[in-house]
Order: sequence, then structure tokens, then C-alpha cells
Amino acid sequence: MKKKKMVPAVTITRLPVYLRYLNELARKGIPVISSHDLAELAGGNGPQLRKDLSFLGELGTRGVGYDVKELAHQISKFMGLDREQSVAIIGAGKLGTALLRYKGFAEKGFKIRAILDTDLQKVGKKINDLLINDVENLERVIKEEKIEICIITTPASEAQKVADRIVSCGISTILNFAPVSLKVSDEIVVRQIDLSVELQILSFYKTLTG
Amino acid sequence: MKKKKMVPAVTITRLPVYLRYLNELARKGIPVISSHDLAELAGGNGPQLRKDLSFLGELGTRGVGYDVKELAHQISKFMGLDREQSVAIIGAGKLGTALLRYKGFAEKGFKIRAILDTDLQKVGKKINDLLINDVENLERVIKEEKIEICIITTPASEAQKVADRIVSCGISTILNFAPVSLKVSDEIVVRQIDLSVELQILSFYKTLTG
DNA sequence: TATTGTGAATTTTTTCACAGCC
DNA sequence: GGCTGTGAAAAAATTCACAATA
Repeated sequence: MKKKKMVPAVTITRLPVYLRYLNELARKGIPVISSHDLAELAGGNGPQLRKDLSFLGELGTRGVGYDVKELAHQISKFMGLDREQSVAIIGAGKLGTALLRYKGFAEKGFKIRAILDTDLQKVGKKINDLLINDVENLERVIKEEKIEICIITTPASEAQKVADRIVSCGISTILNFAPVSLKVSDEIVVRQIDLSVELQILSFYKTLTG
Repeated sequence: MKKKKMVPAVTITRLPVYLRYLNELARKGIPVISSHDLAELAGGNGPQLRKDLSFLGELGTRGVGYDVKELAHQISKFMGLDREQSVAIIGAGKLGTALLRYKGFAEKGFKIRAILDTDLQKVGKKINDLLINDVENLERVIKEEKIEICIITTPASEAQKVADRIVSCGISTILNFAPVSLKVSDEIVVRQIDLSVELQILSFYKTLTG
């Protein structure tokens, strides 16, 4: 958490969405887009998009709009997406294996280099040409495969232990699917996806609308 | 979006997390907890938790804390979680089937009553005692199974069409895993989970820390 | 004329601090 | 003495509105 930290966290969550649509526009051969039109695609509004982009510099042209390819490039670079990154999945259950097979990661440059599990029934088996490794070997695998991001898909009871181990290997970014609030020091960034929490939130709003 | 709408959206996202830990405490037989201790478990702070709960009423006892079971009950009731809810999954790919098998949903009272797909190779097959239905039958299935929440796990290209159809059946709450910003009228609530966006966000923070 | 970039205003969320109650 | 509930203060995010410029 240092120099770039003046960029609001919410902006960071929106930039990848802009990027997705910019890449789509580029594929369609559209050279330029206005903040209003891009925001409409991405589900936001013009002023907000312009404010978001203003944190990266003056990337547009007044009276014209944004160069689609150039803006995509700038966002990619800013977010460190202009190179491949190595990811490990800890937990080879249903969700872990579904994520391993998910096409969207590789397309964005995230290479799943390892999947690990405690279950010796699973260890040694192959999914998508990747051997399931024993969690025992976690530290070694992270080092050897130069893992930068870990995805935790273990049962809740195991998640904190796994988190402690990967953090002590120097990993600072975690995507956690286990339904526990991980306790980590505050230079570690955890993104939490809790599937049943999402349905519970929807449950609340359903009672308002229905 | 009517009466209860004065409760901040962020509060709604935190209540299910409090509820998770309250249920855990109840299982352990702990009768009472302070805002400070519960917030610590849930990854927040005392004042914020108290402010969150204050929107539901005066649920604690000054000088004492919160009755664990009673607070769990109040939150459940407030969020409409005190009864079963029927869910459909549209898209029987890797992710859709992983979600179908996910234990966490049933535990929280969300029953997956239907899973649908366009692929006729899949239609008619069974997963977890549930027949994969043809998306053709979407409207009928939603009605017959009294579906209240839909989970979209189709490819991006299909998601908007599916969303339009389920909304026209009266569904007002959607959990969308397809990487598209769904365009729906504003009484419809969409929760978006975009897996590669999450990794892209982490990518940014990694460049700050590492 | 069209559209960006940005200070200022507004709204939302978080934090603070303390009165009120057990 | 300990802990909640909450109004007030502070911080963060969003929206507005308009000068700047192609």
C-alpha cells in the first residue's frame, strides 16, 4: 500500500469492467468512444467514468472521446495486466476444479500453474493436464511456480491455516471462496467471494420488491 | 424498492456475515456477545456493527451485549431468511454444476429447484437427482417451481437474453456470473460476480505491495 | 459543436464520542 | 464498570456543472 494508493478502491473495481468493453470494441474495429457510451456499456455514467480515468492521467481527447486501443492499453498497464501472472488454487473440490477449467482466466493472462488438495485420493490425479499436488508441498510449489495470486477453495475450517501459510511465503493477494473472514495483516489484500452471502443479499431485496 | 429502503446497501451486505458467525457461536453454546467481539470475528469494528444493527431496531442490552440466538433470529427475519427459497440455475456448464452441488446454499435455505441449458446433449441428464431442463422451458419451470432467485451461469453472449426472459416472468433478483453488465430496469436487483475481474483487481494491488 | 477533465456540491459511509442503561 | 444506541463529525464516493479544447 504505497504510491498509487490515492486511487479510490471503487475505481479499481470498475477499471476491469471498462477494459472488458474496450477490448470488445477493439475487436469490433471501433476506434474511438465517448465516456458516455462506454459508461453505458459498462453500467455506469459518463462523469463517473471520466473521474475514474482521471486518476490514471489525461487519457482522452476533448471534443472527441477516448481512443479505444490506447485506453485499453493504459488501463492494462496501470493494473499490471500487460503480462502473464501465475495463480494457484488451493482446494480441488467442485469449485476449485470448475475454476481450473474456467476459460476466462487464461484469456486475461492468469495462468493456473498449480492446484493442491489435502485429500490423498485426489492427489496425483490430473485435471486439464495439471497434476493435483499435495497441500503438504504448498510452500515449494509457490516458490517453484512463481505463484503471485492464490485462490482458496478449501472448506471453511482449513482456509485460515492455508492463508497463514501462503502469506508466510510472501503471497500478498488472495481470492477467498471459503466462507470465513480471513485474518491477515493489512498489507495483504483479500477479495472475498461468498456465494451464499450473495443469495442472502438478494433475499433481502426480494422482500422489498416482490 | 420501498419502505425498508432506508437501510444502507453496505449494511445489507454485512448482515449475512454477522449471521454466519452468530450461528457459529450459537452452535458452540455461547449465549451473549459484544459488538466488539462479533465485529472482530466478522472482520469489522464495533461501532460499525452497532450502527448496522441499529437499522433493525434496538436489539442489544446495554452493559451486556447481544443475545446470540435472538440476534441471529432477528437478522434472519429481517432478510427474509426464515423460510426456504427456490432458486434456478441457468447454464449447466462447469460453474453451474459446481454451484448445483454446493452445500452452502441448502444449509442457508436456498433450494436449487431447476437447472437449465440450451445444449441438447446435456438436457435430460441428471445431476444430483435434478434433471437438466431445456432453456426452452424457462418460463414454465420458473412458474411451476415457484422460483424466486435465478443464477445465470451461461456464456456472456446468452446472458442478456436469459435475463430479459426471467425478468418478464416476474423474477426480480438475479445472481449473474456471466461477464456482462446486464441491462435491466431499476427495480431488478442484480448481484454480479465476475471471476476474472476479481483477479484483475488483485493484480493491481499486487503491483503496490510486491 | 462535442466531449473531456476537474473543482465544488452533494450524498453516502465510516468513525467518533458520549449519554443512557444494565 | 461495561456495553449499547445514536447524533455529530469526518472521510469517501458520487454527481454536478462548466471551463478548456479538439
